[in-house]
Amino acid sequence: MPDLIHDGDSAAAVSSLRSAVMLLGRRLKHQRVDESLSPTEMSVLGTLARCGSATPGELARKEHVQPPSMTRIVALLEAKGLVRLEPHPDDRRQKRVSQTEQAEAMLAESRTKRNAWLSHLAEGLDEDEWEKLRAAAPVLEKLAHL
Amino acid sequence: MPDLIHDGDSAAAVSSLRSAVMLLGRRLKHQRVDESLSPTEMSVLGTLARCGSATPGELARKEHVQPPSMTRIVALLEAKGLVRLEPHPDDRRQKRVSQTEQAEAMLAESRTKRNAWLSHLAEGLDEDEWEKLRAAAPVLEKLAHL
DNA sequence: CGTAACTCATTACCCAACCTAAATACCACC
DNA sequence: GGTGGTATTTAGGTTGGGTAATGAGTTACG
Repeated sequence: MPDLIHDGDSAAAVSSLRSAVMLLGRRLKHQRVDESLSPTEMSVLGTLARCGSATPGELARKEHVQPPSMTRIVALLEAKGLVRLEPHPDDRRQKRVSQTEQAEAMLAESRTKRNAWLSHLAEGLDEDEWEKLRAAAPVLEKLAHL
Repeated sequence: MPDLIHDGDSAAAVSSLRSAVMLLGRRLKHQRVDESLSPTEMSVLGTLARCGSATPGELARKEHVQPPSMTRIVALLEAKGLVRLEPHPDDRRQKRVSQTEQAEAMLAESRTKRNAWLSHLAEGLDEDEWEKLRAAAPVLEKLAHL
């Protein structure tokens, strides 16, 4: 762990990251790609799309949410027909959560909407700034999952 | 607005940014630098430290929060002795909000705590990744303020 | 075996941090 | 001097999480 990391620049960057993330998070809550679907619900669908299927507990750990919250989220997604719940083959305590074809379609649609939002944001940033964001995105994701 | 911006990489980056920001935001809510001070309150103090003083309305606009929310936040900060409220010299509808010496001290203390948090996170990222974060931090901040 | 300890999911309840709508006080302009 | 617009506040509601306690199922151990 080099001391380079603890210089003033990094301290300022962390401070800046902190406030920017909180602020952006607040705004993203409102500018949703899909109305009637909270950011966490969206995120769960994304995770399921990547992982195929998972148990509620696994999802809770991946989204850094407590199990009861994930229970509620999964129930909402099921009510919207975006997710299917099946008994776990080996362990009758657990359940298998997997996405439906409808969720697949919704994700595709959300991708186009996201492009529209992207175009809107593009007005405010130049190509160099976008490049920095693209480079940082995977790092932020890694950071978010610790 | 070049078409470069609308390629698949950027769409993926936006998607990745979205979930990472929401996730990080959720976690930052819990890992606060100072207990008993919400992220937004912290952010308001930071803004005041930069700007000197402002009216509640100005603060609401800068933090992208509705005026009633800022009223409450300012009231809480005042109750904690971190902020001072004075009548506006020119307009008796408005108020001037400025930070107290106590807030100054608290911000200094929070900076050291932030460094501790930073050291903890540093374990998970290499220098190259930090460099990307440092580069992206100001862009994220710009993005957050639209 | 059988029972004790643990784990997964859930239920019930709570709380923080926002929001909108409406009220109040004030300014500014014709 | 009334009228429309703006700054803040009050009142009340919603949302997206959290904690504590319960029930059902599994595992380990005497």
